[in-house]
Amino acid sequence: MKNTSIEIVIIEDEEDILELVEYHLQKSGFETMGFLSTQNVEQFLEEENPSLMIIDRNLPECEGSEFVAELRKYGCNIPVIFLTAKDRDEDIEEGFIRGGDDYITKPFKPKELVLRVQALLRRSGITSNEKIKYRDLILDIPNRTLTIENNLVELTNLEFKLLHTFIKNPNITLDREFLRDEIWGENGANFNDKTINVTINRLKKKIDPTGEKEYFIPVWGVGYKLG
Amino acid sequence: MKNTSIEIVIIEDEEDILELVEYHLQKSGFETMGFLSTQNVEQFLEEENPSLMIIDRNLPECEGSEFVAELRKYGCNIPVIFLTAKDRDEDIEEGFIRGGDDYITKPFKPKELVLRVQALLRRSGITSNEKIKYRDLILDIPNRTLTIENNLVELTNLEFKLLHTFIKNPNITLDREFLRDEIWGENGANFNDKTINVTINRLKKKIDPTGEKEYFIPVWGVGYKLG
DNA sequence: ATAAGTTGATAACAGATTGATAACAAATAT
DNA sequence: ATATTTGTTATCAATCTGTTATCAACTTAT
Repeated sequence: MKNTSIEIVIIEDEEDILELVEYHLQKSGFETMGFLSTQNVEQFLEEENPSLMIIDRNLPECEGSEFVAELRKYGCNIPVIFLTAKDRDEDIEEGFIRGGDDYITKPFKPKELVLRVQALLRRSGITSNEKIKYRDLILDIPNRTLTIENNLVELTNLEFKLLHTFIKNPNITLDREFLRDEIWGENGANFNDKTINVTINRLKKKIDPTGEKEYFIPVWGVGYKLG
Repeated sequence: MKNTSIEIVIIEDEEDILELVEYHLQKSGFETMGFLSTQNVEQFLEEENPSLMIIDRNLPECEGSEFVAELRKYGCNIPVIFLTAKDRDEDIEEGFIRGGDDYITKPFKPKELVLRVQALLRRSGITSNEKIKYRDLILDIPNRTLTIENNLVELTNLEFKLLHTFIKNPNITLDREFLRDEIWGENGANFNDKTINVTINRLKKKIDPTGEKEYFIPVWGVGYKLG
């Protein structure tokens, strides 16, 4: 399953509204992640690096704009849209001062919400979050990191390139010649084919030390494929 | 708070409103340039490169959103806020679709307008009146100063540019080529890649002498990223 | 079924590459 | 003229990556 789409976090304690927002965003091609409170959101932000946040202000335990201010204090720069019933002038001002990018008051028009999301993403220079997922692997291309079940796994440059190539081509057997050209390029003239085995092996050990997940399936006499 | 050098174009055919908008923006430190129609605006954009545009839709001879769509077609990427009485759902949608970044309906609250202008400028990377934070670093762009835990840290011009570039691109590994282009520019033709190491190192030592905070994480064979 | 041959897995090693750091020199600004 | 900034070079240290050797697994021919 390939995914290069844009992910949006929504924090809203009223379930129907949360569902409504998620429905419209998904319909427009966004991936969404809903939360009923700010709990666990910070962890999620770190792990997933979503592209945008929509947040209510009247949340249980935590006031939405204070939460955003806190995030900003720690350098989190995610685009934020407040979606809230708090519509007094002072409320709106506070929302922007605390780091919001846009402020929509309830009741809201779903179509306008989507357009404002798109406008904000455009202006933030976000076209796609460039994350590729495969089974429980999450490859963050610009960040050059691999996350497996919320654990960061360190990869070398070569290993990253190799894994990227495989995840870009799932369910396809990549033969040794292809891998040599793709990963090692031209200078692989006098190139020991065992090098591929060794490199795959090192990668295997890093992302699946126990060997139980069988990510790389050897295809005899040909190459490997991702399983 | 000074916003010298940030210039905002306002296109509005009702003179009182134009004056009102200009008054509030100037009070917040912006330079303004008002137009009663779209006439001569294009020429002004080319010559002055203003940072933001506020535009009415019901203008004599020309519909504001069509004007913006036209600008966009020719590659003009200036942040645009519509300020208009056209408040039907379809009007608002049209405003965003034609390239607007924000949409404010009349009657409007001047304070909110200013805040929306500031938010949009911030998000557009026009930060000269802003501070950028990352972890415990506070970068004051107009003053070109760095504060760490309330201590002023002296940076050279080059170091400031480098740190700014990294903070503008969090969660992204910046490769050596990008850094060379971005920081050193074109004249880096015969350019020793070790220069990057050395410069990063000097910066590291200034902002984290003990090396315990690990701001700059080397990515082997690629570049660095902010940690 | 089995043995021979081929291919892949794994570990250890060594060379190569890359980054860190310090010292120096050139350039620039004050 | 002096101080500061910036680029270069040299040395050292860390890490990567290709090679080799050995063992294990698979294929095929008999």
